[in-house]
Amino acid sequence: PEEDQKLLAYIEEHGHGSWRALPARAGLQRCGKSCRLRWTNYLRPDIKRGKFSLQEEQTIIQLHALLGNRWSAIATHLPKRTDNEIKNYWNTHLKKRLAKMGIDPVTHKPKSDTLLSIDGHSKNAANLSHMAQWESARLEAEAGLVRQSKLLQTASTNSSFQGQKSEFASTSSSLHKPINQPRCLDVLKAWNGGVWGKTDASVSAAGIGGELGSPTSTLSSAAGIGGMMKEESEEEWKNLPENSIPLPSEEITSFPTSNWESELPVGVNSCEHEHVPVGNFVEKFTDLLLSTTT
DNA sequence: AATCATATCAACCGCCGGATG
DNA sequence: GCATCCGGCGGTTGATATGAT
Repeated sequence: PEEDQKLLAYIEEHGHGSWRALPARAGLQRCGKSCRLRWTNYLRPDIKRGKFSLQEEQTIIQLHALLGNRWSAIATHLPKRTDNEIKNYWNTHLKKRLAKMGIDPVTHKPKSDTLLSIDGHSKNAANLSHMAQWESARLEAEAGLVRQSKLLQTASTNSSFQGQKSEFASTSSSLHKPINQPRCLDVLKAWNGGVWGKTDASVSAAGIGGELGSPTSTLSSAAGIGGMMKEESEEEWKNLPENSIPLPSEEITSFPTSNWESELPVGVNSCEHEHVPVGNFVEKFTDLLLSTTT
C-alpha cells in the first residue's frame, strides 16, 4: 500500500537501477530483493491480472511439456504474465487437471505409458523427449548467440549485422524487456545461425539435424500461440461439451516425426510465414487436456 | 454462526550463474 | 584462478479467501 506507492513512485521517476541500493533511496525498510519481487510480480504496469484464457492455458501446457518447470522461459511466451503467476497457476490448476486425467504432470505422459514404453510402443514419449532435447539445445544456442552478439557489438561496426544483433539480444529472457513481440525471428535465426551450422557431436547427440525435423517448427508453434493470442474471446474450457475429446491417445502416440520435417518452411525466416505444423503432437495433446473438464 | 477443509496467490528462501575486482 | 556482489530463478511457505459441514 504505502510501500507500493513509494516503490512505484521511485521506479517511475528513477528506474530501479541497483535493486540493492533502491530501498534506502526510496525510503523503504526492505531488502532490494523483496522490492524487485514486488515490482516484477505485482506493481509493474504491464501485468495482466485475472483469469487465464484458454489459449494461455494451452500455451502453458505445451511449453511445460517442452521446457519443464522453467517458468521464466515459459513466461516469455505469455505476454503480461509473470513467471510466478504461471507457476502458481500450474501448481494450483493445470497440474491437478493432468493428474486427474492420469497424466504425469512432470513427463506429460499418460501414466500407463511407462508400460507401453517397455515394448517400444511409446512414440509419444519419444517425441516429447526429442522436443525437450531440441528446446534445451535451442536455448543453449540462443544464449550462445546472445553472448556472441555482445562480443560483436563491441568489436564490430558493421551496420548490416546490427539489425540481427539487436534481435539476438532481445532473445534474452528478461521481464524488463518487451515480451509481446513475435518470437519466431530470433528463434529461427538462432537455429539457422547457431546450432544447425554446427557439426558438434554434442549437438547431434541431442538429436538435432538427425532423423527429426527442425526444432523451429516446435518453436514457431509456441511463438505463434503467444503472438496470436486472443485474450478475451476464447470459450472457457469448462464450457466445452463433455466427451468432446478430439483425439484418442492412440492418435497422439502415432504422430509421426516426419510431419514436422515436411512442414518445415525451408529458408523461411520471417514471422510472415509463421505457421503451426499440422498435426502437431503437443497441440493435440493439450487439446485433449483442455477439453476434459475436471 | 462456528469450525474445519481446501484453494489461491503473494512473498520468502536458498541456490545458481554472470559480472567485476 | 579466486572471492564477492548482484540479479534472477524455482521451490516452498504462510496468510487470506472461499466453500463445506
